[in-house]
Amino acid sequence: MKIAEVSERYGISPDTLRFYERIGLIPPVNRNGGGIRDYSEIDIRWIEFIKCMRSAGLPIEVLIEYVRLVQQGDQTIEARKEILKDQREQLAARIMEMQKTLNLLDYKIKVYENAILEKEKELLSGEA
Amino acid sequence: MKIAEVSERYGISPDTLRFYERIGLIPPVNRNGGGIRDYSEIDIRWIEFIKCMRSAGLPIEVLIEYVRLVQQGDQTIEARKEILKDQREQLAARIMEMQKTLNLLDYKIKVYENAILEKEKELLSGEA
DNA sequence: CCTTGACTTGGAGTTAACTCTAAGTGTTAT
DNA sequence: ATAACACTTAGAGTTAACTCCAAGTCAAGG
Repeated sequence: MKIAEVSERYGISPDTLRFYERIGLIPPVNRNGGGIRDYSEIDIRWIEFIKCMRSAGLPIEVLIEYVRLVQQGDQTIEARKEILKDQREQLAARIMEMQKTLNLLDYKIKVYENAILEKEKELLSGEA
Repeated sequence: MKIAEVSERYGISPDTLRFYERIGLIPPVNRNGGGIRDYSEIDIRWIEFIKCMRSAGLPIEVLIEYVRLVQQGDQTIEARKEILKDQREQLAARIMEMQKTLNLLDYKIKVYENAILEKEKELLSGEA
């Protein structure tokens, strides 16, 4: 699969895909004769994984380290697990933060809705 | 309350507090004789609100607009409510994204734990 | 053969949100 | 009263994560 198709399918610009590869956020992609990237199934799965992790805000630095470890083979399994566990905890904390903010937003929206209703009532009684 | 105390209490650097005020993310803070900021109860509540919103990733631009509207008084209530509703929806979507990533992380961690157990079993049978 | 258009690289530019610096003023403790 | 320190401003610098650009290669259609 060529870069344009991958870009289209996952909503990641070709520039960003090349950037990800350049910095080691995804492993090197094979090229055809003319040096043009030909993404394999495995490459695609890497992109899906990275897209998911990035969408949740995991830092690129950490993911680069993870990818590096995967490429080193089985003796890095323990280290990889630790990275994921660490990131999992941080992510869970962020989600809780955001849930708190969501609740506050919901509360404030309700307050505004009541305020608007009040104003409409006043308007009506003023008209009477 | 002086800037150092506010900074300490909310874990926001004095630089950032001044920056927030400069760009209109919090309303102007009163000064004492020598031009030094003296944060009121209301200022403090703004800071708590902004801290909460920022911790969930709401963009500064949007919050500046919200603060601007609040300062214009009651005729902006409808517009303010719309901003909050809009941000609420975006936040809910981000939380769902992140929850999906959290699930994937949990799954992957479990896979790693099994892989490690397998390796230990092999080691044991190799020793026997 | 020549143009069009997708691709390549290395490197510069952009954006959001701080974070720091310089130069100066005001306050406080000895 | 003078040294040390907190504060002021305007503006420059930093960081993460892209995003764009220039210059060049290559395959395919007219």
